[in-house]
Amino acid sequence: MREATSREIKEIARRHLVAHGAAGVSLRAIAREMGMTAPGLYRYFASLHDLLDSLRADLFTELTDAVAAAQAALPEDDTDGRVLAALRAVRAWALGNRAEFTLLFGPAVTDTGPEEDSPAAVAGQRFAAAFVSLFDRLLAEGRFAPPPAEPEASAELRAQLDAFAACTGFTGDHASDAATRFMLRSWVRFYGLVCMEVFRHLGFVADDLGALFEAELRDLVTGLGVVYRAP
Amino acid sequence: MREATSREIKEIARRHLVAHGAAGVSLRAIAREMGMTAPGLYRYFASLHDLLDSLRADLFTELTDAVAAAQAALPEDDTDGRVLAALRAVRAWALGNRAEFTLLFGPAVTDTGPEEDSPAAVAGQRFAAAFVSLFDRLLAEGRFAPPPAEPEASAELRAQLDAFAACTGFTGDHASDAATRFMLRSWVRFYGLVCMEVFRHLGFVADDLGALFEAELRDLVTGLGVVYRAP
DNA sequence: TAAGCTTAGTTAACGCTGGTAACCACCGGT
DNA sequence: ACCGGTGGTTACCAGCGTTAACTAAGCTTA
Repeated sequence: MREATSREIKEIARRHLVAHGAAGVSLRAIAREMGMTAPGLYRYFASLHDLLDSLRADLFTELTDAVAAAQAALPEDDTDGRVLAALRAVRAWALGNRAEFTLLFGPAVTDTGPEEDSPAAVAGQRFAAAFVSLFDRLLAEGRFAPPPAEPEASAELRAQLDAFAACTGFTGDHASDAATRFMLRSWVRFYGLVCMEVFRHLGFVADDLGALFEAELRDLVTGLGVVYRAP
Repeated sequence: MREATSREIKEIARRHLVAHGAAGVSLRAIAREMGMTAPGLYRYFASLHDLLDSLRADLFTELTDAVAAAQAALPEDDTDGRVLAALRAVRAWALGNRAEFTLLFGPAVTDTGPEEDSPAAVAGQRFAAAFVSLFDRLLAEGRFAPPPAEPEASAELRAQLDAFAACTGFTGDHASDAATRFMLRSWVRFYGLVCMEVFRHLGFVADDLGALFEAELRDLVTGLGVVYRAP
């Protein structure tokens, strides 16, 4: 009952998101489409910001599920295939859901930084955990040796890496400063690759940058000890 | 006279941009601050979108100037230093002007894609040209050999690379498909690095990710035949 | 069965937004 | 003395998030 209405609201909100961007999601328009008035929506969400945050949480789990589904088709022990499938699943979801990806990974709309305990934040951490576990698996299999930290690595950097590891749950037996650092580097690189394509900053090139993506992916996973395989 | 008013409008708009984000720039608030009424601003800009586009153009040239200024302090023949200084200048400007960087390099606010002939677009191309010329210089000096294209490189990819080269003005004697591809890959990687930091998706780590940036920068420029040098 | 509380929704209102139309006052040129 | 353009104004439209006050059900409990 109540849950169904809540879902319908988010469903309509998502349609407006893809149609007009994040700024085009309005309570009044949603209410109008539902045959309601805007204040009625406040029975379900404390504010527009809360609605969007809840929507973000849903989208994070949808993306996480897509990543899991892509891996489910492969045998359990096919680590190479799972890594490639997971990364490709992220790109595919991002391209198929540009507005949603922007909401999740675009610039933080609030200047207060991301809230620690919001539903979207915890869903985002579960998404991150999926890739952390894959990275941990590569480490466990001894696929590669993370480049040792330079001697001039400051204590400040070390503290930052510890915070990152703690936040993403990268605290297994194979965790180390060097490993954390390499995981972060790999993720940053992949993030930029997808962002560039989704944000259309390469729009003058073409709509489908699949070939470039695959070339970068090959380079990226090779550094992680994964043998590349064409899609 | 008229030019001065136009500049004042954009100046105030920029203040509102950094204070409340791109969505917080409103004609009425600007007019109020100027002791005017909102419709008066339409004598200077056809719409809010036009104002933001003009502001984008200004910011692109400001960033381009910052990159040039960083290089100006170095001797003319110090290619390594110039490359490092230029890339560091982009990061420094981005961190010092987060909201402005987001406006330039964040997700495209319009769903119609970037307009071809808007003032911001041409200013953006001049910004790109600064790095294209640096890349061309590295090629001219034979600093590195761009990795040869895989045999399975499709004709589609080739066409995309040609479009990219034409759009960025990368048409010198040293231009080739392999070179264009490597330039694009390098830029995408750098873009992701800066975006991740500016968009605060690593906010849980720390505010200053300088050490991580330098580590990535070292890896990146080394691949371009530039000998790394600490800042 | 009647009283009372909770829930889901309403209307009315405040103050804000971008944008348009009509109008006005000034200032330079003929 | 008149005329046109420039730089503004007021009045208005439609839309926005949010709050306050209220109403109509439905369920609980004495």
